[in-house]
Amino acid sequence: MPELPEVETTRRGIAPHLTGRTVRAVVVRQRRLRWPVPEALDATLPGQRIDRVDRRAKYLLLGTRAGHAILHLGMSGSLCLVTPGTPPGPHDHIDLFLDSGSVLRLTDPRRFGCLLWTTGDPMCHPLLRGLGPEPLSDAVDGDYLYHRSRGRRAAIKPFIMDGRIVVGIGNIYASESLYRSGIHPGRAAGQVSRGRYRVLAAAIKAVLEEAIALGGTTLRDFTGGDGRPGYFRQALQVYGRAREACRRCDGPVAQKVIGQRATFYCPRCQR
DNA sequence: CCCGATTCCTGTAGGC
DNA sequence: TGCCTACAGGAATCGG
Repeated sequence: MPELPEVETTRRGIAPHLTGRTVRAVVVRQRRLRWPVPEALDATLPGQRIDRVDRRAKYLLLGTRAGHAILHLGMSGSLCLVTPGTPPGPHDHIDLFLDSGSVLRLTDPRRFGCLLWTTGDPMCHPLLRGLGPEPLSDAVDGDYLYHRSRGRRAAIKPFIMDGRIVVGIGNIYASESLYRSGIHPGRAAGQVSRGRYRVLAAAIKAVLEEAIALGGTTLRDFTGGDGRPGYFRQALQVYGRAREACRRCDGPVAQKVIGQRATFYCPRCQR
């Protein structure tokens, strides 16, 4: 599932192939994604040059003079570059034909992703407005998380997965960063000390940076746009390791639903 | 405001 | 072996 490291890996994979290229044609085979693909997209994008490829949270932004394409990979989406004439599979929903002769193809079996079009400041778009700070920015530190968590009785895991608090942390990296911090994922967010939030903030940054460096986590078929899988899976300490041995204390890794999501942790190492 | 439940979708895992 | 069902999950939205 694409979280911040996978989206950033995708961005780095496709940006060199898109930046400065002009879109020649857009083919939409399936308009029904998380939200309908607007017809303004295929009406406006052809003829536009992609000036930049940016990431905000888990969104990719393709910037042109006329506006921005806003792309989200949902949980099963991926992008790849193919040659024209490559027959589309059943889940290959959208093709962007580029003047380079290459085709950017969006694949998304579960269709939780989206591709939207917006004019004006993309950060003011309803989906982007109100998002919390980037976890790798200086805005996110122990003090910030501590202050935002005061008075909250919900568990710390859904707290750090809340995009209004901090963006980009999904189910995998939430479990991993809490494990590294020694914090029990079910602990009430408002009852965690400032010192422990400092440890957690550092752990979040470290986990995300390591995952980006390894090209993300490939659980099933994620590839970074260049067809290569991510190699962070082998670095996972608890995610997907229920009943296996904790690498620190050798006790069994636990799995429990917290915040409506499967959560992995070590009951002995995380308090 | 805060928080939990619900919703979209389909491949896959697990049970029988 | 094969069929069928339950489950997984990002994040918006709704209900309490």
